[in-house]
Amino acid sequence: MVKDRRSPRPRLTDVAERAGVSMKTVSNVVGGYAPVSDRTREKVLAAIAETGYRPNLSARNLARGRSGTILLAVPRLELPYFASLAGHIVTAAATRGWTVLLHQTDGTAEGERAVLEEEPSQRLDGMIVSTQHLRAVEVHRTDAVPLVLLGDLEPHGAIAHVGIDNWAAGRAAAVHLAGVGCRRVAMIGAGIGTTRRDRTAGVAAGLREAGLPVLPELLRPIAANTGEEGERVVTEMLAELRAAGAPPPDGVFAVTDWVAMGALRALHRSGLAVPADVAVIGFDDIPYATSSLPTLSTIAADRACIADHAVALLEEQQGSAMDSPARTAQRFAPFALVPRESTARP
Amino acid sequence: MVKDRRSPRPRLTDVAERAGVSMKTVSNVVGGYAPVSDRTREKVLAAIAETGYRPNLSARNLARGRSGTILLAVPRLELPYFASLAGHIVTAAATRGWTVLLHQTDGTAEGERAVLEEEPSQRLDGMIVSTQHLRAVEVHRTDAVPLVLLGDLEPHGAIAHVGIDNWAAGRAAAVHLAGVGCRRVAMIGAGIGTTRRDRTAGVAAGLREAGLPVLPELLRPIAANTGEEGERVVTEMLAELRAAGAPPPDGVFAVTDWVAMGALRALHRSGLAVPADVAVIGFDDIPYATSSLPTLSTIAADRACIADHAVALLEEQQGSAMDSPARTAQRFAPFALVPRESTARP
DNA sequence: CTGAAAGCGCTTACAG
DNA sequence: CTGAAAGCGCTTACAG
Repeated sequence: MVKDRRSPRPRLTDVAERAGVSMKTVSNVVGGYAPVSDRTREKVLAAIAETGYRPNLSARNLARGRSGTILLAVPRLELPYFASLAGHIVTAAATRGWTVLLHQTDGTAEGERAVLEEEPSQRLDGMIVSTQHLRAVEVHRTDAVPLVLLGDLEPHGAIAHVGIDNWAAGRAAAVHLAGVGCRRVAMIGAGIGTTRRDRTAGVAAGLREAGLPVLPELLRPIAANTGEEGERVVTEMLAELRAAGAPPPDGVFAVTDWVAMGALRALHRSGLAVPADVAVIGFDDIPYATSSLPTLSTIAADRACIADHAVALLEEQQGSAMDSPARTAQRFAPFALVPRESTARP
Repeated sequence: MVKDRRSPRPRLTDVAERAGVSMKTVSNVVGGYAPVSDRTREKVLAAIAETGYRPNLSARNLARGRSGTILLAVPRLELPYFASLAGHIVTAAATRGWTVLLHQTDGTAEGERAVLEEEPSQRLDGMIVSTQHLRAVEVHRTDAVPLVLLGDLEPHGAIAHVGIDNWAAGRAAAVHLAGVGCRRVAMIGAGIGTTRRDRTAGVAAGLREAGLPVLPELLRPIAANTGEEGERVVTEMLAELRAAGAPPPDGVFAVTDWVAMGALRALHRSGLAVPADVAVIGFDDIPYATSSLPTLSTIAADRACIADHAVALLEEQQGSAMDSPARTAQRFAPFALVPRESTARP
């Protein structure tokens, strides 16, 4: 199809003229705003095809009084879990005519606070914010912009929130470790002990359920969920246990696959074999979980489902009163435990 | 600051009224379109601060005849290299008032072709497309939408392109491997042997320069740049060499860190120690390169620089004729070789 | 350096 | 189910 570069883009008027109907009717067909007779619809669709018309979203948004963009804040896009989530959110948002403005909080409490409290540089139809540090009770709504929180939050009912049931996922991981024979399970990760219903709390519950102890010396909070930190803390833990004459753990739960990769390094350097001596399970199912040595057992959240829920909740909040149920809804997405080499025992 | 939720958002008119000037003047201050006297500017800025005014981008874009959005196509957002690049591009685009529409090609030739040839669903001020399969000569411009290609392209001068000098980077990797004593270097990766100035061609040149042979049996193209493929192909190569009574390589160049991680697995399973028996170097410097066993030496591209160049080229192409130099400019960003454990020898 | 006014391309009461 | 017209909030010649 050859196009004349100098001819201006076709507008709604051009389509209307060609189809012999009013702009309003074309608008109704394109936007699905009101029912149109089949005959008219066909004429309009033909005219759209002939002219190659595509709507001008700026004009549409201006007329409808919305910005057409939502903001998505994640710790770092470089982390595959969040990148993947972002991809799904972009897709879900596009379905509703939204463009996603990406924002990175750098995974710090200040970064999270900033995006929630500072004035955005442009108008937004809504915000999806993935928090790691900020507790939901600390989030104060500064205005009426629709907001959905993602992540590991305590259910408190004041702000819309979507995530997986981290507690249940942690519990499943613990049951899996117990099932492959672990008796001394260590937990490594940021946020350990801070919330009541998070993944590490679930692990503890799962261990108790399996009749295993939750040993304080094996609970290791870390400063950041990175591989380096995971390696450092596990190395430290092994040294302390050795010094105390205590045996090493025979199972490790890491809050994140990246942390688990660091744990793998630390265990290897201490001469412990995975999974023979120590079984290791991570969380997130990043692409690299299948390329580590050994491959990593992990918990995989249904990220597409999380994305759909989040964007849907934003849509339900559009124009709704501050006390609408969509403002405070809590939605859960499913997860799956993916067993791989790091917990494979005969 | 308490805000009345029911009061409508302040507009340019409101600011103008408050400052006692015309809309045009406020517009000039906000957009920097024309010089304004210091005294007037101050009055306007004060009024903006008092009203909490923020521009409506839909209205601005409509008036200026642009869409305010550019499209960025990457193979998969889950790959940290591209996620990081996307983050930088979002930042660079925001500086120029652009919102980035994210698109994933899935890393396939069809996906790349589709985004370049199909009609976008909305109007775009430009496109940045990261290609892996499509050769630049195959890219046919279907319309006047500004376009910048990213990736490993042959310089041909017909379409704007930004990337690092992959050939030089490959050469640097080869020189590094030679420097740590490698004599039999294998190359693993998709696209091997397809282009003349790409990273693997650079590796070959670097090896020759160091007086080392480029051994055909050590050149291994793979179907996709993934860890699984890297592991499969290296395993296969080692088996073939063994069967032929040939020694294994003592150095491996992988086109991607992820492929290198797969190579690490294959080497380990074949009983070869890294770096003692085989030195391994990857490409991209993904965050996990510091968490693999051993940590991965790699080539790090200056992604912020790539992003800046790409967005700047798009801006230069705005409204310019099809024969403007920005339509065909080639720009290079710097890179660095990052030595880690996988090539560390005493 | 500043003003008054037209226009960007849509949507949406309102009237039929 | 369809039309004619106002309006969304900006920018930009044009005139001063």
